Amino acid sequence: MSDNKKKTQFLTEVELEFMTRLWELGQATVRDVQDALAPAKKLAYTSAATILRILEQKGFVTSTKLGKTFIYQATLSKDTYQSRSLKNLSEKLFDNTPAALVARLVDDYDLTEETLGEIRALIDKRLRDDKR
Amino acid sequence: MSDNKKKTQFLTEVELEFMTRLWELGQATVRDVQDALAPAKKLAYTSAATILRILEQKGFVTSTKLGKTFIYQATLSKDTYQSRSLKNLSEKLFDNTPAALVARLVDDYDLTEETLGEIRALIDKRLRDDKR
DNA sequence: GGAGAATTACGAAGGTCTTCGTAGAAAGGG
DNA sequence: CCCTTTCTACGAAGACCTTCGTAATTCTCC
Repeated sequence: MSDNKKKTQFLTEVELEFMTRLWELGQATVRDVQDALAPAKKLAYTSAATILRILEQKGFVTSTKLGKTFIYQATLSKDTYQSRSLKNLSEKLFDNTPAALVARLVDDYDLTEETLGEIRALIDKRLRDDKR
Repeated sequence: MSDNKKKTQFLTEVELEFMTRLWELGQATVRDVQDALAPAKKLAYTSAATILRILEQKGFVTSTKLGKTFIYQATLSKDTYQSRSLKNLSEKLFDNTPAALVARLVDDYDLTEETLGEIRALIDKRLRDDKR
């Protein structure tokens, strides 16, 4: 009688859009989230409510009732989901070799010297910290 | 009368598995690909054939007939797909800020000093090249 | 040339995703 | 108290995904 749900690790397209809004808003009602959707991604109010209900079923958000209205909040943090996604991409597409991932990134993007400098500073900091 | 197909930019789970095999094999028959699948991902022969047919419909591979057998080859390169995926991840989850993506990466992974060094070398090379 | 093996073509079944409408409950102001 | 507005719950429709079986085709080689 165990909970045999194999949890979905990842968000679908629309779910990600909603989580992004929730991450920005912190707490939000269905109405808040619907209003915050980019014009190109507007959905009917009931669609928005459905997505949030599904997100709650899947454990990505929780809700508390205030009056007759639910207030939603993300349980999955953006940082955590960034990590999870990067890890997945690295595994599935870069032979689990983060350096290869960065290589592709710096090759593809027309990164400004400034951005490159930032990245370099990150690496240096990490190298210094590790030394300790 | 234009070709109104809105092409799917991205591979599904199973499609990615198959493309990965094709990228490794170069050219391959249904049988080859099926044999190359990881044990945990084995599929019936006809399932493998179906996936390859779908990949061809979607334009990710081409086939040529040799005798009675199709030989498949990727048209989408792994490099291209890596770029596309990274770009998508950066847009959707890192506010289009590649430096933030790298920051998360170096924070999450227990990168060895060696790996960090490799990455740093990549950045330095790019910085030097850009200077020219 | 016909039996047997391998291959391709197709469709069905079951699952998930996305979107929305309808129905009913809750709230609150006149 | 009841009308209107706002909200939740639910189910349906259509799309796509995944997997496979069956049927038809092709090849081989005795």
